[in-house]
Amino acid sequence: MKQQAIFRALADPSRRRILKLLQKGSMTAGELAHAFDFTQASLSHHFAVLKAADLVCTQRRGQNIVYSLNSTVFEDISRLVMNLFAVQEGREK
Amino acid sequence: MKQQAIFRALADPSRRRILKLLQKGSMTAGELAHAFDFTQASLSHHFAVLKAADLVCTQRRGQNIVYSLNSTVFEDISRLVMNLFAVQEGREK
DNA sequence: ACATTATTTAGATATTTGTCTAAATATACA
DNA sequence: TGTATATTTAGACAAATATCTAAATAATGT
Repeated sequence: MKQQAIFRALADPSRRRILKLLQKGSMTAGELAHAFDFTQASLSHHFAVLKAADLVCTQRRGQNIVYSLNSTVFEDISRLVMNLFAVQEGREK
Repeated sequence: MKQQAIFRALADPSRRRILKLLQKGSMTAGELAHAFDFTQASLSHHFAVLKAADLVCTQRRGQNIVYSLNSTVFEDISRLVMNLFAVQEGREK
């Protein structure tokens, strides 16, 4: 689990918005792009950052690439945040 | 609650390390600075970012400024992360 | 094989961010 | 009041990041 990649990815508002869009279900790169004013290229960059953090998974379907939330990292992130703030009852086990 | 400030603050590894140090208890700016190779000025900058996100609180004690974790935001952050990943059972209530 | 559509990659540029040094502010104490 | 200590602020600079345009890759259909 790449802690730094995760926090970096979450730091950008557009990327967080991408994640929220994906909550409603998978979307192709093109569909996602419609929700933003950026060029598709810029969006693609954000996808790459999200992928580097394992926050999304991709899957090709014909000419499209379908993005979906990787909710398995959710636990990891929760733990990360916990560990940042849990005021030292941590360390158990 | 300043969502963007919070995520931005957490994105830097030095700042996350500061938070972890503060888990063990309050520390003065100077004490914190010892744990890093940066100049005190640089650290001070990080403090400012953490404060802007309400992640730490400060309190002057004589010539020192004492930093401590503001664990009340912890809930906020948990919720933020939840909302990013909770796959749409959200919206209840 | 060629043209079309969907997406990513490369390279350029502007903005933001992290760090530094030097100067400013604030408290303590003689 | 003056000096020492602790911390922050200001300004400069380099590195990282977000965005763009143009070119490259990949699949589809003719």
